[in-house]
Amino acid sequence: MENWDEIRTAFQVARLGTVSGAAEVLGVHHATVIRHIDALEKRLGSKLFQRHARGYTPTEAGRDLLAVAQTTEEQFAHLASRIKGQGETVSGELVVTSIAGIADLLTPVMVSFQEKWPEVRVRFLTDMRVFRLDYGEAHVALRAGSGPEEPDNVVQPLTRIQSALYAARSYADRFGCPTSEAEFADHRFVCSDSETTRAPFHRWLRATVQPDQIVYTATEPAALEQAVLSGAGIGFMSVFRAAGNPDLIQVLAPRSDWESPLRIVTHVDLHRTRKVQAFLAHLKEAAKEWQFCA
Amino acid sequence: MENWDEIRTAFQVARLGTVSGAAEVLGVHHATVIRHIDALEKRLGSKLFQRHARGYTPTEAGRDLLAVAQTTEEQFAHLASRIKGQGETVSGELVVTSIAGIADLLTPVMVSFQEKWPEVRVRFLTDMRVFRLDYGEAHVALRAGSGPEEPDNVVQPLTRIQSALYAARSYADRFGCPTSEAEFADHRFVCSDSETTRAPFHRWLRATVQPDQIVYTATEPAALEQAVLSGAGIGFMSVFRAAGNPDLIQVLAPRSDWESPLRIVTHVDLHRTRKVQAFLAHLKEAAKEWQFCA
DNA sequence: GTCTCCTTGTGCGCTGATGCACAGAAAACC
DNA sequence: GGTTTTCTGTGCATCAGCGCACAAGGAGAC
Repeated sequence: MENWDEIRTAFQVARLGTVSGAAEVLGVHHATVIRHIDALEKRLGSKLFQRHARGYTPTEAGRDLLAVAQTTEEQFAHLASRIKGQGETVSGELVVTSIAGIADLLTPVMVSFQEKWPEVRVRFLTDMRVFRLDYGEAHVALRAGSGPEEPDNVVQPLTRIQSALYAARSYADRFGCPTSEAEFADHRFVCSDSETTRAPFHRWLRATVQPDQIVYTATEPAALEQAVLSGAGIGFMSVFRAAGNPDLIQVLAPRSDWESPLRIVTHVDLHRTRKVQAFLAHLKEAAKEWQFCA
Repeated sequence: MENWDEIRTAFQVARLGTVSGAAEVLGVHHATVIRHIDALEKRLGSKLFQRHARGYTPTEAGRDLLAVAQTTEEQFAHLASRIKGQGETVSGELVVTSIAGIADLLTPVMVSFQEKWPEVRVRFLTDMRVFRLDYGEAHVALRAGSGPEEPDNVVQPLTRIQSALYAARSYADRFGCPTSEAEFADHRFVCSDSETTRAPFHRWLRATVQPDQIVYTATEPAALEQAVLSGAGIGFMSVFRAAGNPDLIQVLAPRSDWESPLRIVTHVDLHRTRKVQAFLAHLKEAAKEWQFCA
């Protein structure tokens, strides 16, 4: 049963009873309709219509086709209206991906977005690997730092994550707490494991203190935070995560050259849909309220 | 949502994930697949796929299309197998039409046919008007006499209906009963109303007796029979209907030139189907058992 | 790192489907 | 009964869609 267009032609003939009428509805010449019917009947090896001077009367097989194609046409019409409408409505899945570190910043935003648009099902993906927007894995990605620019992606700056140098209260009790860079000499530090980390504050730290002062490294940002909180050493944390934690002492205040840009990345095809636009607007609005971000 | 073939193409792309795979399954060039997708997306005004180096990943709209077209393909496959098979099976409707006069001859045949093939639903149509086989109104028609031969109809002689001249016992009681043509002079007769009747026995009667001897005419054969049975006059009846009726006296025995041929007429397209062939065989077999038919 | 394979994408020549015109026939209408 | 209308059906010219060839690019193997 290949060639669905011939089924559609036969459907109109069965529905209207004449080749001419079907041709008019289909917007083709009646000769084309006759050829479609002939081809379809030949392939099926069975007559679909009784031909006579007043038109084509469907046989039992033709009536069967009529019933099947009738529902097919309705299904396709519904499908078309759904697809045409879905770019305009805020509904269906919204897949957002980001680094795990800003999950607690984003989650309230997405929850309130879902409450605002109850038709939307939010999927929030935080994974080690970078989700690829051009594979359709996510609608919106939130990425820190300045990653590679892919041609089909539209990138917008959202905010800048402020970071500062913190020490746990347990660390200060044991080793004291420096009040400026000048007092760093005898202190121990926590830093990203990678020598070539993109984070500007980690590069600053490696350039500022002696290598043997870095007593604890990890690849995972969450592990670094845990190390600082556990008193392993002085280390960087984003201000919004450290704020409100009574166990942390801010050793150095945030500096603009430690800030890391947070960018919104969307695929160009999805960017123009109302759903994505609505989320972006909602996200930007929420970001204005964020404390400790520049 | 015109052009169902493009939907079918998009369906295969969504199912397989690549243009190349879909092209192979569809038996077309991959350029054709790309063109179909492009045209469909342009018409819908919405992307169905995310294009990337590894193939096409369906968007939400594409997944919607996949689900709809999946069931469509299954429906069409079932339809095709039904249509292809129905010419080979003895099932569905069997529409038989005949003159009302032989209904009691045919009904047992059709009942036993339905019992033999329980899948068949028999529709037996007896109506004043002649059903047109080329309009698909019936599968099999049983017609008496030699009607016009239509080109697309295949005609087979089934049997010959014997007719004889009968008088009701009530008539014989009042007017006596002739034993030969020579005694017809003072008798009254019942005949078809039409001067140009095709029935050979009615033509013979009009040629044999005086016009004023024909005291009762009717157009409907059943009405003529009722007239004879009521004693209005002597008239023709088919032997199989008169036989076994104790109120009827056979005035003249059946003659071969009064016989009326009973023909099976089928449309050429339907004639070759197994269902019609099965019924024809069944009918011919039953006709062998018919008494009072030549 | 390089190499190879697989994929999409596009311009060009061509074939097959389409539209056109006309014929023929049957039904409907006057 | 004659006329008109409407429908099917077919040969022919045209054109759109198709296949082909080639290019480009990315993913994965080695």
